[in-house]
Amino acid sequence: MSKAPQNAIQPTRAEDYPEWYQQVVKAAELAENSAVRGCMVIKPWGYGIWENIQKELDKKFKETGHENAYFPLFIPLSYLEKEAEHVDGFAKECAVVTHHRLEAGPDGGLVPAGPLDEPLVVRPTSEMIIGATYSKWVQSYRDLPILINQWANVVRWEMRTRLFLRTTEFLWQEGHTVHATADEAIEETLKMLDVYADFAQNYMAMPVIKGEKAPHERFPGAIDTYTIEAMMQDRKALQAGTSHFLGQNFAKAMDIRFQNEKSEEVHAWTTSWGVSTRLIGGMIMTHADDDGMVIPPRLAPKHVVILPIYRNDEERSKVLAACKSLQQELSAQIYGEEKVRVAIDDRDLRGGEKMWQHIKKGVPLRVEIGPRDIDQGAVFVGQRNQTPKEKKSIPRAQFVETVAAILDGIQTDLYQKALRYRDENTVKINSLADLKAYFTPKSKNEEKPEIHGGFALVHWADDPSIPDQLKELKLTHRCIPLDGPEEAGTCIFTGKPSKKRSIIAKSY
RNA sequence: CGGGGCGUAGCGCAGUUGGUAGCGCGCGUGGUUUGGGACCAUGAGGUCGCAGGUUCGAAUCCUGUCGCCCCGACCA
Repeated sequence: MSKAPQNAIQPTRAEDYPEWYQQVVKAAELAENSAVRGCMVIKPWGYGIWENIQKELDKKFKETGHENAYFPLFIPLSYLEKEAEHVDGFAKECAVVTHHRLEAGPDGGLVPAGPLDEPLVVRPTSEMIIGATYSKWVQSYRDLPILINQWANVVRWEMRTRLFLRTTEFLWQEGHTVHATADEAIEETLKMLDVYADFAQNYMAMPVIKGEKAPHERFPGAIDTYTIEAMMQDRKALQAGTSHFLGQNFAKAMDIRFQNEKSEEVHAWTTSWGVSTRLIGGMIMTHADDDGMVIPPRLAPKHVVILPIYRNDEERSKVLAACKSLQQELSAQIYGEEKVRVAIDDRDLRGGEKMWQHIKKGVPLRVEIGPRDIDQGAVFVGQRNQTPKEKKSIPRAQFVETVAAILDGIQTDLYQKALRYRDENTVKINSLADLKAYFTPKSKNEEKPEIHGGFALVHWADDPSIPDQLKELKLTHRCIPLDGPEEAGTCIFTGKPSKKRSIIAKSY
């Protein structure tokens, strides 16, 4: 009857993971490439997810005492020169504005004119421009702390890009705080890491490991960089968020000084922390399946889509009326402090096609209502965390009453599945030989060896020789888990003593 | 910046002994259908990336050029 394949996305994850990812983004209408290389157009459905991410995170930022503000897109070139490590880290990937006008060229086209005295850098991150501003705001310890976040876009001229995971321009939030003491700044750094971890786990249903980055992996200019690391379905690690203790490096570079209680003039201590639209990439690679996107209910732009089923105008008006009243009742329900978000899809398309579209987009609940259901006082419900055929009839009143619980069940199920997957693919490894074996593809699937390995917990001591050894295996040191148990051992690379196991993995 | 590949309809592609374009999907219309990604019919849609050259004649051969994709280098 149908010549459509069994699953909606081709190729499947097992066949070609990177291509599967691209196809999910496309099929779910999350984003697409634009005319500008490396820059994406975020489509309404994808942006809806981002808006929910913003809404929930913003709430948490406010609850932890932060305010939003906005700083300029352009940074004077000279600002970037002020922190040596920062320059090294970002200079290679900065877009630079050198002109402020266009004029007709000799061949008819437009050519840049009006060169700027000082070129402007399009922000790759805002430490410098915000630091320069803070230096004017801070004079006394009474001015501290400053706890500000901004929602913005930044530009980093990466060589290779992938939708959501690494784009030339991306959307993010960046928190920038100033404190009177190191302890206070460190506390802030870790507090925001906790906020991210909590958000990842409870909203994105994505288990993460909080950890500390090794010295050579730190944010340029940071004293300590903390990360949340998540495992994707190809068992690679994704750095999903970072929080940096910047010490006094940026305060010194940008001259953020104040007089303390003892009337001494001292430099302040700063932090910065951010998450980006990369989170959506992480969400896809954590939950999506061979039928497309799966959105955790807490962040879904729509929790429920109602699909009216009818054959003629008479049935249509009856069914639509039933759909609308159901929509109203569902919308009055509360799920996760928000009203349940319900859409009716009455587009003039075939029922099957509509259903598959919503499966591919990852809507948590699909409700079909036809004359038969109305007669029975029931609704026909499909859940995105189950197979497309696993649909069941539920008494209408019961569905309305339990919709929040059902959504919560999906949310929990997604988290549990992801957690199980990560745990199943995390192993303790005690020798370099075992590490190599673990990350060397077995004979099967050698052509496309994307899915193998996982998180390796190894003893590791920071040493300049290690990154090169890892590079041969295409591995990276991800982090030293904060919550990991103390355990004496020896580094599998250098034989030096180690107090804790680190995570080694392939990464995005 | 190195190595490889590709630019032909909205998308995916075919089209090599050179003879000025075709298929699938999608889209419009009409009809038959309808609890599952329909079927029949009928339409619309292309200066074959761009610029030169060879030729009576170029999507096809040659040169140049632009763009994109993949692998590497790079990636807070």
